[in-house]
Amino acid sequence: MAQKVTLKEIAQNTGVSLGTVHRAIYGKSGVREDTRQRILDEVRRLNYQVDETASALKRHEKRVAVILPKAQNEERFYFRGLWQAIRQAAGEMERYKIQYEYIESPYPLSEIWRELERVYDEQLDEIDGLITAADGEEASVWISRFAKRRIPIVLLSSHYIGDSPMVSCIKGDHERCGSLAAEFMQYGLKPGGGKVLLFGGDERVYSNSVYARRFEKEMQNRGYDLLRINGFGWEEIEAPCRQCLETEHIQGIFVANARNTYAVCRIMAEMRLGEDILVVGSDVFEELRPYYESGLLNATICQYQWEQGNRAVKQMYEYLIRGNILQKDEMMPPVLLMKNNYEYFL
Amino acid sequence: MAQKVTLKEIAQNTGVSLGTVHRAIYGKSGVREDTRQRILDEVRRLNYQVDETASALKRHEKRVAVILPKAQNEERFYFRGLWQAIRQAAGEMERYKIQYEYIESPYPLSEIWRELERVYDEQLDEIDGLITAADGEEASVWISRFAKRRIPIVLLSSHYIGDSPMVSCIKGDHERCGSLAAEFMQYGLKPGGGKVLLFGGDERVYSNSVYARRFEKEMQNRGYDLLRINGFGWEEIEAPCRQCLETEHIQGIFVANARNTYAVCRIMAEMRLGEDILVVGSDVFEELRPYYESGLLNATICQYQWEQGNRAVKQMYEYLIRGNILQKDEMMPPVLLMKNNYEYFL
DNA sequence: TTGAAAGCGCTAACAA
DNA sequence: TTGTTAGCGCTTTCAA
Repeated sequence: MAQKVTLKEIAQNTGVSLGTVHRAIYGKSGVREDTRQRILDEVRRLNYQVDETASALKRHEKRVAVILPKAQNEERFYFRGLWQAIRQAAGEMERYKIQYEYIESPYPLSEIWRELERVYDEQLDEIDGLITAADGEEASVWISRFAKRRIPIVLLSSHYIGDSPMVSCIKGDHERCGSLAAEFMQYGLKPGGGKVLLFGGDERVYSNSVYARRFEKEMQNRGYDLLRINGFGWEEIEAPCRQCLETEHIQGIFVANARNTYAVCRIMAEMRLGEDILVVGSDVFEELRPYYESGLLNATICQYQWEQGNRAVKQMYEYLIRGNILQKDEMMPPVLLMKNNYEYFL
Repeated sequence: MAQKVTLKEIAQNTGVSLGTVHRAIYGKSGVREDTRQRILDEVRRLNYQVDETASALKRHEKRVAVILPKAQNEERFYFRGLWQAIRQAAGEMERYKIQYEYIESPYPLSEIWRELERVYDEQLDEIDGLITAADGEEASVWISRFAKRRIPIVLLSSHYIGDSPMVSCIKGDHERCGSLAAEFMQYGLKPGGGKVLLFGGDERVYSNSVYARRFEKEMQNRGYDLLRINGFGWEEIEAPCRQCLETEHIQGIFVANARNTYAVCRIMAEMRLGEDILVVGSDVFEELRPYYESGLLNATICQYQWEQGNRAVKQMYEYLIRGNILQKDEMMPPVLLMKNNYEYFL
């Protein structure tokens, strides 16, 4: 293997000191433009790569804040997985002198901007990066505020209104998720064999609305008779769900988010239904286990949160340490889980 | 955050030098037993963790050989993905002074032991670790030989006959894969609506036989009428496949390996079949794209090779650098891909 | 069996 | 604007 190129070598070849090479590479001030060019040319010529282990050894620590809703109440299904994934991935970053601070906010996703506001006011100069989620205008405003202060931000499954090079977004492919659900359901349904019930979730939640709309469209194209119940969480959907199941002839159910999936499963279990209704939900979490096992729940569509956490942490690393610009809109692969493989994804 | 515990601190607390602490921690010779104990006690008391970045800086390079069949001919479908995954994951390891050497063998998997033999004879003392695949007795013998020489080995989707603490195996969960295929197919089939055709692959290939057998059993339990064609690759299955499709009433097809999946798709396309036959294959690769797109191929079961490569490289790192014993038999999650998400896994 | 010392390649502080 | 220097925490070698 070719001998490794070091800073020292670049310095010798260009006739300057280590310090100057370092400043040139990292775009720091205090290097004359022509010197910088000469150095960067040599860097390219020899294909010099910073040795990250050596670099980590001496540099100052960077701090990244993770702000997400605490996994509690009905938000626990979705955010528990995300928190786990991020904690796991971020643990590996300590060795590169990146410290993660986990802020489990008491606010739900729709009000997470309050937590952003607090952190902005109280700890802005303690952080070098931010990983969070947002849905809606208020959150977007705060995100942009951080971005203006040159804090790099990685957003998870968010709908960010704005366009800053400091903001990157890792999102589920909601369109594909909706199509995938429809693609799967067609195998288990008979055209004309009963109606299909769609739980669309909260219309104001961007991911929900895109996801549900896409499913709806695909099913209509295939000629199915659709019924739709909106609402977000047990309280809102229990009554209409029961009523619908009692009065209508339903052959299939699709649920577009985690909390409703759990709610619908519970309701159906109480009503002793499920035998001959095809049920497809969203996400995967411990509480769904009994419904998978009993066969009540046939499949769920997931966004692979594990990988989401990984990628967020990786992106942050790339920016903070290697100075790589954040990528826009990375899409996560949608996955369909059934009884025989859901356990692997818990 | 708590201040980091360093070697120096341990050395001071125990009244020995840095070198002695180092020797004690890594179990090297040249430390009296009671000194070692005193040091290790202190290490545990302070929960000292080696700083991997500092450690990588000075130590000698380790070399790992990857021996797998070259992605060519009919083996290209399966091994292309594996090679990519490993190369990608291994690339990250350079920073820890682990050099990977890629040996793309001209031998097929069934004869890969010849390549193992060659490396054993020619480069045994140049390597500190081995990542490879094996199926059958001869390969197992060579693996054991490496293991006896204290070379750590990570096996991919292999069937290793033997039991050495130096050997670890990352495998697909063939049983689950078979069940998953059956679980999915039941949605698209009608009991009594025609026979189900199973391409079992090569009975002598362990993964094939387990996978196919499990599928067979599950389908029989569900009361389907099964037909089975064995054979491995285009040459062996073309004739029986054509004949069967011409003479039998087939409502579903399941193919238990990558190369046969491609072959069956080609045959069906040539025969202009596929509209009303449910086809489930195995693995995912570029060549399947047209069949997914046209709808001929309904789904494939995959073992997530990307993650396999990652884990193999990670295990090797853990052993070589941190001295962690290799884990036995790590299982990969089986995934079912359809038209709407296969592209993410290419 | 143990200690001492020389760096690995880089960053950050300070001096010029 | 540039050079010099002192380490970061560890591994390795050599000397005792």
